[in-house]
Amino acid sequence: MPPASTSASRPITQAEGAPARVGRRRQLGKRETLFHQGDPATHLFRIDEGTVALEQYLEDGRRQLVELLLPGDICGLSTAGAYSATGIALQPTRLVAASMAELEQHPRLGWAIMRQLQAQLSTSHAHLLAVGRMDAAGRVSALLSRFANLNKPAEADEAHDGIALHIPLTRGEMGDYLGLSLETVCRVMSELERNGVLEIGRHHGDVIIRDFGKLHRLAN
Amino acid sequence: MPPASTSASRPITQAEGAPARVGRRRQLGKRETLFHQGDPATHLFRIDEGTVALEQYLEDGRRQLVELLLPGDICGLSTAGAYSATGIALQPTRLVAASMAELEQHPRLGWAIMRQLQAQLSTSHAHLLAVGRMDAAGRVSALLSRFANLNKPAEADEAHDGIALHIPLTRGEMGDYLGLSLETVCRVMSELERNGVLEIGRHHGDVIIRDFGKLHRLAN
DNA sequence: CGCGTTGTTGAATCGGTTCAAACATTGTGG
DNA sequence: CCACAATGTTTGAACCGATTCAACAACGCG
Repeated sequence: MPPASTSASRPITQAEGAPARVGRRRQLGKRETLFHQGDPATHLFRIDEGTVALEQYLEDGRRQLVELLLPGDICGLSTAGAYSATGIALQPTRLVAASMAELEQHPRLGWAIMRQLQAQLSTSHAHLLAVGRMDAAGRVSALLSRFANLNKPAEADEAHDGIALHIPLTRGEMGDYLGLSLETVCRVMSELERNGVLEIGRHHGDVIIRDFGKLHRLAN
Repeated sequence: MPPASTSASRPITQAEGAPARVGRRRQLGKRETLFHQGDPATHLFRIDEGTVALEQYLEDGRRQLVELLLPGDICGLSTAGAYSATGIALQPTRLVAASMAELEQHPRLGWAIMRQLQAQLSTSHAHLLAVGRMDAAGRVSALLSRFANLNKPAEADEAHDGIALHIPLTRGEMGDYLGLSLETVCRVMSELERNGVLEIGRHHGDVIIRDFGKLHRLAN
């Protein structure tokens, strides 16, 4: 009994030629939990707007942000019956939720979702390279670079105004994503500001990238 | 924790009900390259036996083993047109290769491959947790634990004989997988031997796990 | 059997963590 | 709407785990 949503909502994936309208729209507020690690895994989600973090914990409370999901990314599927991480919206987020049973009625969707997962696995590899082999400045720069690429304005504007970002992670969350302490993230951000790479706004999360070239170089 | 993937089947994936025989079998020798980072991505591969490492490099030559592929695991698909990492067989390896065009003729396969990718993404998450938040002993233990789980004998035998492993990675490769220097891997292995957790055989790669409980505890 | 590769161990150094003490921003209830 | 509490940020100083550099030992392939 899936109530066909007749709105302009995009299906769980934009499979060309088969405009299947699958899934139910949902909205999450800031820091709202989508699912908890260990909960029975029932749905697959696709982010339409916003950011979701997947977190895992060690017994002693240490945390790792295991994936940062941006619009277009999917999550929720689990091989075992339970979610292997906790999903939390880092900012107000729109997404689509669909059950596997529902999805499997659209056979061509499998390939599209597979390709998306492949892309996310690639992103995960790049992130592992950063965490495993780059120093603190490199890791922070890699994260900022990723957000900067989302908001990149025309080249002309970039030169004058820089790239204005809103990073929806606290320093602690950045650290837990990058395998660093929050203090180290702070120090690196301050250092980048001193070097003219960026400017830290007064409001939490606001950053202006002043020298994207240098940032990008640090991230490699 | 994703399930130990153990499939000895012929087709690229064990799609139930559709015994499609897709793909061409291949054999690789020790340290043979399957594909290079940057090569045009034409095929998807599934490991049947052996081990393949996916490697990425930084300009200055630093290396990260970004994924360790065991039997049942797949690789090779790329969102962009090129492989994003280099695939190298760490030991003699059997696998199946199939082109995407070939695969897409079997619609139900999409879902099976998607599920497998999801399992590998979960493994990747667990590994990121290790590299991001565990100390050297924890990371090495996590890696050994993973191999130990593949070769686990009956409980009775384990108690007497321990678990005999062959780790197909050099110390340097272990380090590049775990984000450690090869010297640190050495020191941790020696320390684990001194503590009675394992025994290092005289032949390269041979290890006997003597106290799996302690090893497992270190890996958490 | 011999030489290149891989593994082991020590000592000095360094990047990042931890602990601690302010300060700023945000969110809430009166 | 203001005041205050809670949360997030910044910086300093001491410490520590891992890296680096170096020397040597053990494998293992031809």
